[in-house]
Amino acid sequence: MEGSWSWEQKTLISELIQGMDLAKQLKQNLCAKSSPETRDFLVQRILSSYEKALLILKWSGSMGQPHQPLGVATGMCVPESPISINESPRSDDFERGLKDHQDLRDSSKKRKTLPRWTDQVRVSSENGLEGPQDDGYSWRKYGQKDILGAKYPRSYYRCTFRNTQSCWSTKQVQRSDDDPYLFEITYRGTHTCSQASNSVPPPTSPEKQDQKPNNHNVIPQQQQFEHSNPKFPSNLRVITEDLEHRQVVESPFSFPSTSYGCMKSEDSFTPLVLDTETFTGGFSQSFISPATPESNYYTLSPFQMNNPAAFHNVQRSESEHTEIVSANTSATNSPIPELDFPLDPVDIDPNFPFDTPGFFS
DNA sequence: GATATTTGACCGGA
DNA sequence: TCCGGTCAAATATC
Repeated sequence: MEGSWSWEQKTLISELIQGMDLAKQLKQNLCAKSSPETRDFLVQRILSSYEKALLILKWSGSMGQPHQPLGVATGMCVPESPISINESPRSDDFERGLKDHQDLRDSSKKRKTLPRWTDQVRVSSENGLEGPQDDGYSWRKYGQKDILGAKYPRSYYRCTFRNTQSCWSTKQVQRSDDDPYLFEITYRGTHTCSQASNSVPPPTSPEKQDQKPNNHNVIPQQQQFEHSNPKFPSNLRVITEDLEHRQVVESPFSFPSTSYGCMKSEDSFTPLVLDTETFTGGFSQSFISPATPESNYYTLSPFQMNNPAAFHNVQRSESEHTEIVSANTSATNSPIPELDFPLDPVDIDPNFPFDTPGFFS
C-alpha cells in the first residue's frame, strides 16, 4: 500500500510535520524569551511550511488527485470550506461554494461535485427495522426509491433547514442486502445550518472514514463525550469498518483522544482555528455517526491524525499510513475535492497565541 | 394549522 | 432507454 502514497502526499505530510515541529520550537522560544528575530524566523518558516502544504493540496485538487488520504494522513482540519487562518469565517471561495449549492437545482453537474462519503451504521436488532434515525442532525425525508439489485429501497433525506438556512446537506440511507441491521448512509455536502456548530455529534466526516480498533488513547475522549452528552448511552458500541472490504468490525465503544481538533477547545490544534465559527459551514462533521438514539451501535471514524501523538505516528510507521489511506480511499467519495483554500492570504496574526497552554503539548 | 412523510412523476446522466 | 435522484401533491401526524 505504500506505493499508493504519491509524492505530493508525502511532501504534504513532511511539510505539516515540519510546521508543527517549528511551532514547537517557537513555543520553546517563547518560553525562553528568545529574540524577536528568532521568533519571526520560526513564524516565517511555519508559514512557509503550511503554505507549501496548502499549495500541494490545491495542486492535487487541480490534478484530480484523490484528496482524502491527504486530509487523513496529515491530520489537517480539512473542511470543504476554505480555511482562513485569521480571516472572516466565510471566504469568497466559500461564498461561491454556497452559491453553487443553491444553484444545485439548476445544474445536476454541480450536484455531482458535492462532497460525498459513506458511513455504515449497524442498528441493534430490537429497533433496527426502522433504520438509523438520528445522527445529530435534523433530516427531512424527501424520497424513497427502489434501487435496482438492492433488496431494500433507498431513502433520501435532506436537511430540515434547507429552506430556512440554505443548508444543502443530504443523505441517502440504504439497508444492506446481506445484513438487515446494517445501513449504508451516504452523506452529500456538509451542513451549513446552525446544527453544524452545535455540540451534537454530527455525521462522520469524510476525513476519517475508518478507524482501526487499536486506538490507544480513546478512552478519555469517550468519557469526556459521555459527560458532555447526557443523552449519550454509555453502553454504545462502535463499528469500525473497512468499507473497502465491506467488513464491519465491532469493538468496544471508544473515542479517539481528539475528535475534531478544530472543534474541540481542548485540542492541541485548536489555536490554529481561532474561532470554531469559522468552520460552521463546511467543517461541521465530527468523528462519530450515531446510528439511532436507541441504537447500540455507532460507526466511528475518528480523525485521529489531528492528534499530535497520532500525528507523530505518521513519521514512525508508513504502514499505519496505508491503513488509514486504504480505509479512506474506500469511501465513496470525499468532500475534499471541493476543497478550495484561499491560498494567498495565509496570514497569521503576529499576536497569535502559540504559547497557549496545551498548544502542541 | 403547521410540519413531516409518502409516493408517483419528472428530469438528467450514462 | 434505463436508472438514480429530486420534486411536489397528497396524506398523515401532532
